[in-house]
Amino acid sequence: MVVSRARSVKTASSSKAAARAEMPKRDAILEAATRVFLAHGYEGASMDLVAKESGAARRTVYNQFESKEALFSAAVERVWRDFPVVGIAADKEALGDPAVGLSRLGRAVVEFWEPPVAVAFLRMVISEGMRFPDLPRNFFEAGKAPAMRALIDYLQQINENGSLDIPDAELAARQFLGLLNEPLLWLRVVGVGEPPSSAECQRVVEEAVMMMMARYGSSG
Amino acid sequence: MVVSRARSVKTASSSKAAARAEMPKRDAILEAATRVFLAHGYEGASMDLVAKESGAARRTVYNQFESKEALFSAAVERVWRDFPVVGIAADKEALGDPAVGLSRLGRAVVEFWEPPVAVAFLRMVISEGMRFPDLPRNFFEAGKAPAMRALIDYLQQINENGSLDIPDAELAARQFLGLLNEPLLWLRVVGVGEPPSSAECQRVVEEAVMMMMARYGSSG
DNA sequence: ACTGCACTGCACTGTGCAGTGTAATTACTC
DNA sequence: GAGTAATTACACTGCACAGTGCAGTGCAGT
Repeated sequence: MVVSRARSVKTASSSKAAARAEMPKRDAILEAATRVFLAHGYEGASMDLVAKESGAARRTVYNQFESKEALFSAAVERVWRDFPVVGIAADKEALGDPAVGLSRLGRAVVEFWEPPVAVAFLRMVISEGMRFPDLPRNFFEAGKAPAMRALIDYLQQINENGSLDIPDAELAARQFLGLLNEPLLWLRVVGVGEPPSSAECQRVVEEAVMMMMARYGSSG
Repeated sequence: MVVSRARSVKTASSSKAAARAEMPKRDAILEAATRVFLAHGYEGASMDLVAKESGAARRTVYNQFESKEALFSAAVERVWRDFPVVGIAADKEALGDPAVGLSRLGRAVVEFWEPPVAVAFLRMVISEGMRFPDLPRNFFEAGKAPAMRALIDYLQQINENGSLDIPDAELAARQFLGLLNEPLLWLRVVGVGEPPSSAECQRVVEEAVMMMMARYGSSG
């Protein structure tokens, strides 16, 4: 997992290089590698193709990254870094009306998975999970757990202020995610059906919220 | 997709061979191939390993299956053939009490995905979906669609006899599946967390049914 | 004994790919 | 313009693996 940063040695020691920590070749290689790995998987991707796609010589790829595995790790790390964080502040309005808060959280989750690159990345996490156990672990710790945490926290607050009656916030959170992900995410991951329209997304979120309200609403 | 069946020629023309359509080597190869492909994926699996695992000579593998791709197709076909079909007859009791019918359907779905080989197979459908578009298509047509159809049919019957008020049976079916699959299936597919206990499964099914009853129950 | 057939073991071809060594070329800095 | 470091093109090694050809073996049925 140690990544060689050939140029950083120079940029660190050079006088004016501090201003330009660009490393354009390195970035181009990483960008191309991300594309190629997401499209073909680890085995299916060849260093030759990465070089061609990045416009760099094959040797340069190896000068920047000591192995295919290191390149893969670096590319994955970059994707993680660029991933948005699902985090929603629960303001007064959201705490007052669970339907508002849940809609907001639901839309955030849906928007998180909306970009095709997110789905492709999840597919790669599943595909390469055996070869790189870090992938599922990081996916869980950096991707899933925070979103779950935010959702559970919100549901507990809602429960404590009496807006809803939620005995098991963790279960409720998973249920809510299930209502959203089954139609909007997993079908795309498996690769059947067309990507959902925004109207469809909205509908699914609304219906999921209605489901939560019906099940946990104390007004029933 | 044409599979060579070297021995079937003989068994068809031979006199007493009709009694023994065993083809033990072929079956052993298919069994081993299934195991190897599920464990390593298409690229990661080598014909050498399949031969070794099956106890057959490498040449025999090629005598039975004309290529790696043909072997893969045959192995996948065999898995499809052995898959149980999620189909539940809606009897009087189930039609009279939606909670009973939904519990039954839910348990059937959960049991369908319970065996690790089912999860491994779904993982392979996702992994190799690009290389073999038949996989997701067949998964959808032979695996998902029938289950959805059975669920939708049941929900429509329940709706028509007034037990529940379900305006959109397809949406409701996907919601129900989402409530079940998110905690019980997808976590295992991604490869995080331990397989759920049977108590957990039961709990998830019960809670999913409660959710459906709360949302679509006309008694509310 | 003879024949047909599946099976085996082995050597072999061809290919694609990871990774390396090197000399020439380019780009940047002073 | 000189010096330095990155970059490039190219040749090369080593390896794993798909697929083939072939000589030989064991085992029916005749």
